Amino acid sequence: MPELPEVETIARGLAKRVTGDVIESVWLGQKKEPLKSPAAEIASVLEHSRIVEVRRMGKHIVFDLNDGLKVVGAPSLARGRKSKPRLEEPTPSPSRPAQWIVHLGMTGRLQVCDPQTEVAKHTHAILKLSSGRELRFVDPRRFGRLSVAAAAGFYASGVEPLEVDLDRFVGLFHGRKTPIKSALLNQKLLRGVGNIYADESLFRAGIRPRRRASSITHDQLRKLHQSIQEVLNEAIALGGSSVSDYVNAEGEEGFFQLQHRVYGREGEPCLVCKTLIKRVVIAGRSSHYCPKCQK
DNA sequence: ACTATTTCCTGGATGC
DNA sequence: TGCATCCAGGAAATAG
Repeated sequence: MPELPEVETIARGLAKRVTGDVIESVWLGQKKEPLKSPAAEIASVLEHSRIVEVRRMGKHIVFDLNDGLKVVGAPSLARGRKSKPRLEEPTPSPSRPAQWIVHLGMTGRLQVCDPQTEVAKHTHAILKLSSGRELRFVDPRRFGRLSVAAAAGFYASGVEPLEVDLDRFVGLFHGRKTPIKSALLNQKLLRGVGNIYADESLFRAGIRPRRRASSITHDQLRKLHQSIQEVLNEAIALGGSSVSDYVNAEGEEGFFQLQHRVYGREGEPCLVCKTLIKRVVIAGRSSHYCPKCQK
């Protein structure tokens, strides 16, 4: 299941492979679920556009596009900035700014391949690139979503967990009676944290998932703020967690699942105190925690 | 304005 | 072996 670290890994991989490429033509499948915008609109925005940047916003992958017919030296420009951490720099006035936004849902994959490669079952979109390759969107469970945004740009609610400062982080939970686990999964508050990283962060912060968000002390929230950033950064460094079928843009697995301390470890001993890890369901999501280490 | 619950999907696991 | 049933989960929709 791609959450922030997996999506970040995928976006970085895609950026390396398709930045500067022009989308020559687009094929969209008949299934309507994966399409958030009308098919004709998606196709018309994508066709003849140049991919000038690929980046992550929350769990979304954003392809920044401009007019592919104009030669703007986009590839070298984009490549030059790649090594530096991405700051909020204004894009250099693209001639026809637009964006392609992809949410992978549970089982969505973006593959870059030769046209000869056999089209996988559940392929919903194929973009022909000027480099001769294809960018394909495959999603068996169809929880993923494709959409486009025009000049105004794609807007995602919520704050980036890796950028939010402590004060604003603490403010997110003020007065909320919902369990802290649910609050962490709420993308309108914090964008990008999913089930695995919520459980792992709560374990490191020593907070039980059912605790009401408003009842958590400032000191514990400070710990949680730090735990979330730690967990996400460690996971990104290891290329994400490969549970079920996640692979990055190069088809490689991540390794953070080997570092999971509670997620998927129901009935196994806590790595700190040997107490057996419990699993409960909160808001329909399985939640794993150590009854002794987390209060 | 919040919060809780249901719904959408298919493949893999489980049970008989 | 085959068939039915259950479960996983992000986020939108619906209900309270």
